[in-house]
Amino acid sequence: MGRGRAPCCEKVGLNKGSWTPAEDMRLMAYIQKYGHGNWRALPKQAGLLRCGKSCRLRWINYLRPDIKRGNFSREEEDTIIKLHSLLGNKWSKIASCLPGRTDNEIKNVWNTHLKKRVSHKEEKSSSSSSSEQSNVKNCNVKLDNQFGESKNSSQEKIEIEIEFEPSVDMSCMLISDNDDIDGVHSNFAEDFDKVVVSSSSSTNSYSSSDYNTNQEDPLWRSIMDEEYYPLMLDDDNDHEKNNNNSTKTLGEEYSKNEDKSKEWLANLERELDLDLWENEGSLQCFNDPVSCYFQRTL
DNA sequence: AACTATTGCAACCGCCTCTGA
DNA sequence: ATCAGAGGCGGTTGCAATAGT
Repeated sequence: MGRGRAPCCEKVGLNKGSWTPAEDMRLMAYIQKYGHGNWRALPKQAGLLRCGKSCRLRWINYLRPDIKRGNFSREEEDTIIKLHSLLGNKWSKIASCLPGRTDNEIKNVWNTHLKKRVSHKEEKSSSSSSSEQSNVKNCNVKLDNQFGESKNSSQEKIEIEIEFEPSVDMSCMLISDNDDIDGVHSNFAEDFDKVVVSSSSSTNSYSSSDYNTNQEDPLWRSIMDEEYYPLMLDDDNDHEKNNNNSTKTLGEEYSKNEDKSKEWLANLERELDLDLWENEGSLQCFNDPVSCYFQRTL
């Protein structure tokens, strides 16, 4: 007895399993009004019989206003596949590149659909001598979490070494001193601290700050203008140019959408037949949605 | 129609990391 | 430097929906 880690909270008497619409409403209304400074204290303050972690998860994965619902687009799936090949099972990192999608959702999509698709594709490419060959001969991604002064440091060093076919007189090394790749940039090199490009005639090393000043260098341009980067991850060559939205981080999207959250909440209410807003519709009700809602349902 | 197998996804669990005292 | 509390993350589970027999 007494072995193992203590539970995150006292679970006796707490609800488990699926959330009811009433619980959702209570959580949303509370966060709408007070925010979520302390998840552990939140359920008690909001009058929810749930553990703080459960509330956090419910909010992040389902109730947050900026959640994008519906099936993943082909572009999103491709992005996940590419990022997964780069980062592995770093679902939160992948999610940070897909505004409105959660790590849990991405993990589920990967496990149920994309993993199979990728393995099929790999089988296909290894069994057939396809004529559609990438110019990339080899690509090694190295994640080194020993990097940094402290073992507690969250920093990881990421090195991507790209070896091209002999017909392409070039090799490339991308080095990032931390793993905070925080968006799908239109130019991926912004994420890396150092880029070393070699050809038979020269070897040049650039820092990310060189980007604007070295765009005239043809080798630099070859790498930086996404001429080769997509190839190393995907042979399909069906890369549509990312639109401006793709450069936004989740945080930016969130703050942008914050203003829409009230409208969204009202829509959800209607969806759940809890049409508080339409029936009550008053400012008073909006200011104290929790008590208003529960008064109405009592 | 009834049963079984498979799939998809929300939610949970427990470990890891961060942060502040 | 150490410790504890809280949040974050990734793996796993459980269950409802759907497909197949």
